[in-house]
Amino acid sequence: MVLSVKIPQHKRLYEILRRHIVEGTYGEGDLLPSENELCRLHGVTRPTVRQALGNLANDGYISRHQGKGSIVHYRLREIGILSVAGTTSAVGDRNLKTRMIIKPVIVPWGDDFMFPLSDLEKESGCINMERLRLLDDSPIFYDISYIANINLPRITSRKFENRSLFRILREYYQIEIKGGEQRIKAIPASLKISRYLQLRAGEPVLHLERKMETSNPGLFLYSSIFCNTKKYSIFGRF
Amino acid sequence: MVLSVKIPQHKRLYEILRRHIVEGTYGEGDLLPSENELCRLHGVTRPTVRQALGNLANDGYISRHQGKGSIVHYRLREIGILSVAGTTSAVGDRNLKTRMIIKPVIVPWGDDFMFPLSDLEKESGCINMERLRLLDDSPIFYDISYIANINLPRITSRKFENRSLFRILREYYQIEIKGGEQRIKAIPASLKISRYLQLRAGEPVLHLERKMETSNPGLFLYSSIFCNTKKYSIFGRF
DNA sequence: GTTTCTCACTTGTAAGTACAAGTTATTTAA
DNA sequence: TTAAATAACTTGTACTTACAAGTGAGAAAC
Repeated sequence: MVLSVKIPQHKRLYEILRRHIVEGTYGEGDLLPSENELCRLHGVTRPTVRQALGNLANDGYISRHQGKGSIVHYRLREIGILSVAGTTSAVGDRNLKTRMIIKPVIVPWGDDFMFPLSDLEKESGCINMERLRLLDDSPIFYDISYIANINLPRITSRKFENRSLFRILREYYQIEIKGGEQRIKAIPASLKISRYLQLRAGEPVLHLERKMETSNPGLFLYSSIFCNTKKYSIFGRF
Repeated sequence: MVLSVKIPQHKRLYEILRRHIVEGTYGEGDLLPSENELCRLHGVTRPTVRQALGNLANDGYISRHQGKGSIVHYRLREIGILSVAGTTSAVGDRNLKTRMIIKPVIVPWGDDFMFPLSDLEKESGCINMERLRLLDDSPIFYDISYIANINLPRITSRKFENRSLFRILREYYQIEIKGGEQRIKAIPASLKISRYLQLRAGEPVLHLERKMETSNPGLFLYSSIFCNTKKYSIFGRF
């Protein structure tokens, strides 16, 4: 089955420019080609170019200055799981490994889940998995994910080790993850978390509770992430 | 001196709708008037309306759904200093007090400042101030701010107690704070911080290091914020 | 009564046009 | 030589038009 997925021009251009930036074709501080040049180069009109540039600016890859141009601002120093959807795409070329701790299983939702759930979600049950993510062989994230079991056949038997959850949802179920909301706290590491993140119990860890929208209305991806920020900071824009 | 500041239409509409949302004219889950209706209501065209709605969606006030409409999503539960510029505007109607700990003074920049500085900034010296912010009488933020002393006459003698730093910069110096970048960590509270935030030393606190752009190119506002997240979470979108 | 289809309405994408406003380098005049 | 004016860029704002694509309600067919 071939799905001729139609990608909008501004998204295509966004991805091209974004790739050029993260791969270093344009370096930090460089001026991007002007909007009119980009129009000519890619055969689109200015509103389309401006939409792509607006999104790049929103995501922190460039900053735009009236009368001057668009300045490239990307740097790979920090981990950027705040601004971009998906941990993998956000850490640059770094060596990110994922270790499955609890393979996807169907469980009931907890009594006091971190976000309010719809009736449909409650009825459908919950797919749960826990993963440890290592950056340059240091354990950084402990990620507990939840998603309602709505139209996701055979998901518990898919192989997650290498591919990301996002890619599996996209490739097998045509579900795109959009943005979402999150709460952030600093908490003392529990015994369990401290062991996985190689910390002493009680040491500070960052705790993110995230709710992500998907292209499937009513289906959300939830994630409780514990983060060791001793070595790396979380990077974000606002 | 009257400055007839010209506000773009899409910003004006953004503010009108934003105010309606936070003040409850439109409630959680309500549908906003359609884009074409907003065009008629405010006498602008669809691109202008769409720009306002796009920014509202970016800031998490609404979510847009093709074929359906724009759904209001605002809730005041959490503290949202991630998504919005300025603490004050982000905490809703809550009782936010600010206590000045160190009044603005001109000091040299530290040797290893948290962000790289331009030569102009280094030469100009640094205006430093420290403030404690209380939410419903609980100390939540300890905020250490830095800004280069570039064209800011008499700033150390302004009264900051009530007015926010942002408002002083805007009203006296015509400087608007834009967005910026930040790093987030979980760290153990130092003795000083733990006392101000009413914690025990070593308890986890959230540490934000922020660099904010201003409408004045080359002038940045830096902020090191320690945050007690025992009671409140930081809220953000991505 | 149930299902299917159509239509009206929503937002998304994309072209085109025009002028305003800020920046920079060049040209011109003192 | 210096300083001001200008011209040639840049992005920002705004209107216009057209069609695509998703949603939901009511009409039509079964």
